[in-house]
Amino acid sequence: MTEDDERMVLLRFVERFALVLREAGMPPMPARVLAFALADDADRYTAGDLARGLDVSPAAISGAVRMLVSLRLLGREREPGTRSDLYVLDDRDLWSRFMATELETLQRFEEAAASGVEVLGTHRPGGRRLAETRDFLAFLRAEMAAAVARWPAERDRRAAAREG
Amino acid sequence: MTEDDERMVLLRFVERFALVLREAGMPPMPARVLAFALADDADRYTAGDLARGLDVSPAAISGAVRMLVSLRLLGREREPGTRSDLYVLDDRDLWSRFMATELETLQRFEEAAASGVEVLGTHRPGGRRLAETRDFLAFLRAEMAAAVARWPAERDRRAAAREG
DNA sequence: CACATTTTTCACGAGTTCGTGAAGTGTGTT
DNA sequence: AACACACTTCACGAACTCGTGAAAAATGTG
Repeated sequence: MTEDDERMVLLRFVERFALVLREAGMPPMPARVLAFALADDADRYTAGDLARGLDVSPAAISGAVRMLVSLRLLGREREPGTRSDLYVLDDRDLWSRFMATELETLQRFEEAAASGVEVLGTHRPGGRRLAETRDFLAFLRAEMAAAVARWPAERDRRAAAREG
Repeated sequence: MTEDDERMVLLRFVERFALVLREAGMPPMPARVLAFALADDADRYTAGDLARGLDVSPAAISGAVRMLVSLRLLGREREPGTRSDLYVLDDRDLWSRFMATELETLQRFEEAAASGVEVLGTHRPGGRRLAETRDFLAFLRAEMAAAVARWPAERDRRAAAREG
């Protein structure tokens, strides 16, 4: 397989994975950058690396990395004596952090339901439905947070099992 | 509080809740319809009820309920001898069903990661990252499915605790 | 069968989002 | 100081989404 073929395979995967991220609410370019940083072999990229790797304009990268850094999905570093930031995908707890933002969404749901219960009261069917919604969301959020917290240990346990 | 004030309170809540649904990826009108059906006191609505209740055109309702029915968040019923479908929010397991669609999204993530592992192989850093992504997603999906399945019993347990 | 009522389909206009190219900014090099 | 390089900001055009009004379809009623 030639160099170009491999690149094509990678970029096809990037688009496929980015599509799922987009369906989950992430804008296209941040989704591509994240997928690329995840699947390509380097562990540090300059903005230029990303632009060339994805074959898009540097301007598009600029906005995308800003969002990803603000979501803590990418880290920004600077090697002394160089003039470019380096973007690092800290893969160790990447998905735990990704889920942290999902959990915030869930919390906003919960708060919205709770505020509805307040203004509508629980003595009416609508209010009662909202109260149950709120309770379910609170339950689910606690369960998900617990599961996410459990993962690192679970992963290590599995790795150990494979070794032994 | 007058009739109109109450309506205003309801509609304000609908917009607030719908906003969170939209941020989670649902289009505006389905989000509004779902929020309205949840918070208003009726448990069955014709398309016309929804249009008047939300003060939007019937055309907008048409598309919205089709999506909600296809997501199984609304049921469609027909009273014999009437000429309108009735839309029913089956509140008993509404959020479990909602989460079922979220779990499908998670599964698509997982499949995308798995396909990446296949084409890139695990002998390279990118492929290894994808493999771990896939494992995490599989773990999380299993945990979430278990939590959702646990909820009905948990809810009943809580209700019983409040009684006794 | 003509009619009334309700819902659906369709085309449009308003508004938004996206990525680009071009210009601007900042920083280190000569 | 002038320059080279890398990134960021900005304005634009293309594409898409949303909800409406009007017309059409479906479905009972007189």
